Amino acid sequence: MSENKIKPRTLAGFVELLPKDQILFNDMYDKIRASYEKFGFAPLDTPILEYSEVLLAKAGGETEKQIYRFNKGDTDISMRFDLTVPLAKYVAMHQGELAFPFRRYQIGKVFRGERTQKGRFREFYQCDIDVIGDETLPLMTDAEIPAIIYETFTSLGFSDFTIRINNRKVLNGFFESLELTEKAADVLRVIDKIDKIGRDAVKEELIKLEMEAIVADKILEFIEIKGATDEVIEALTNLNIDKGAFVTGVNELKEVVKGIRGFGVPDSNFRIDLTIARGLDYYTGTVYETILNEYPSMGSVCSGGRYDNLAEFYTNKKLPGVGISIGLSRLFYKLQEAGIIEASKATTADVMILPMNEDLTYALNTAKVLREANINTEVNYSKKSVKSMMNYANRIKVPYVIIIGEDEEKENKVTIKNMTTGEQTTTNINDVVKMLK
RNA sequence: GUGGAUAUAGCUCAGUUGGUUAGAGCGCCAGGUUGUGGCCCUGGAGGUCAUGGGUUCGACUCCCAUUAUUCACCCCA
Repeated sequence: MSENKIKPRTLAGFVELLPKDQILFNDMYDKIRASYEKFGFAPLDTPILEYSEVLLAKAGGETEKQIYRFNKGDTDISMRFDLTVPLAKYVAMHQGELAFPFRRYQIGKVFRGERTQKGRFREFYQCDIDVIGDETLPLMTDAEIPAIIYETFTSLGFSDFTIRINNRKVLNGFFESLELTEKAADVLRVIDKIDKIGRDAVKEELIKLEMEAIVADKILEFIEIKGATDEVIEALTNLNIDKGAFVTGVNELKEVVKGIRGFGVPDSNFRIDLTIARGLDYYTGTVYETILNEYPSMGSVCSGGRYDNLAEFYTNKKLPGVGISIGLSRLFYKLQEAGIIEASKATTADVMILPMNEDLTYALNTAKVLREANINTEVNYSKKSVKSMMNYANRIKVPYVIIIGEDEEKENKVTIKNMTTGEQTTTNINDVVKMLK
């Protein structure tokens, strides 16, 4: 090691992957994107950097502390910490040019300068979809979202997952009936943690919010209403809470459930769960969390909800919306950690051609034919020994190699070898194309 | 922001009450095999033991500081 070299290193909480893992990651990315497009969402890409005053319009507390912010010349700049705020700005800016409801998806990196942790990064991918209405947005949109989640996680290869649904109005109406409206935000945050810290700890924390133990018990009793979807709705109805928000919320829940079924999501993949609160304060109606049933400790892998007014800090126009976000970086990390997904190859090539002759014409032509048939092809023109070229092919786990030497060229054939089974055969290029298709 | 833990080869880690030349496995390179990778065998390269200071005849080992990393809490994806 030379003394003057700078040690190469990467900032904590910032991720870079080896090719084999990046391929795996991109595969998930592609599936999520394809699922979003299947429902007709339009792509959006917004800048990573924004004016601080724009990004921080409604921020405060945690967000403000965690944001990456700096000055370049006289410009006060911040890095986006989610994709929702940039969406709000975008919609407010382009409202005259957009057709509503505006359905967009956005997959991109966001940045938060907080302490790193297992599966928690400072730079990470979020995969968002949102539907934004002009003044109003049909409740059916709330029902479509679970259908998209269902499609997405199914295409990622999962079947045993549950989309948990709740409604903020139900919770708020209930809190109203207990005269807890002022503490609603804190109470929500506490009950949201029940999966993690358990019932007793939740009760303890509720009491810390200065309420009677009996009130805490009522809250616990309420959020623990369990059962089949229709039973929960019935139980809620039977509570006869006459607060307007509560009644509206229950009716919304009923409608949304009907819609979800209409979209073809099986009852086994969604359920009403009154413990789902979501810490974020901007949700006003339906809220969602999705968990993989075999890996509950992973927590929610996809969360979101309905909000009344997306861009209230930028425009007077009322823009209600509903959306979700998949934390792709975290999901990828946790799936890998749990051994659910595993990298297999470090190349996108389906085939590597190993030419042995000095003249590469025949090999290059072969590659051209393969590529025209949409077969990803790499030509190894290193002029090294077959052994060394094979070694390289093996390292990056190319599924097939094609060996071209004098014999093959003379007979206008190629030798193709399956690198997994070791089988090889000499045949003409058309057969190879058929074989690899 | 709060509270723990750790730092030795590219990676994962050993390293005895402090003792002279710091090891292993994996990976890498070369050869055994000049038209064939994976398995096996042989050999090789690769370490200012995070940095600075202190204690000591002597420090990878003990002490202090710094830096970095990491885990949990807060909050969140």
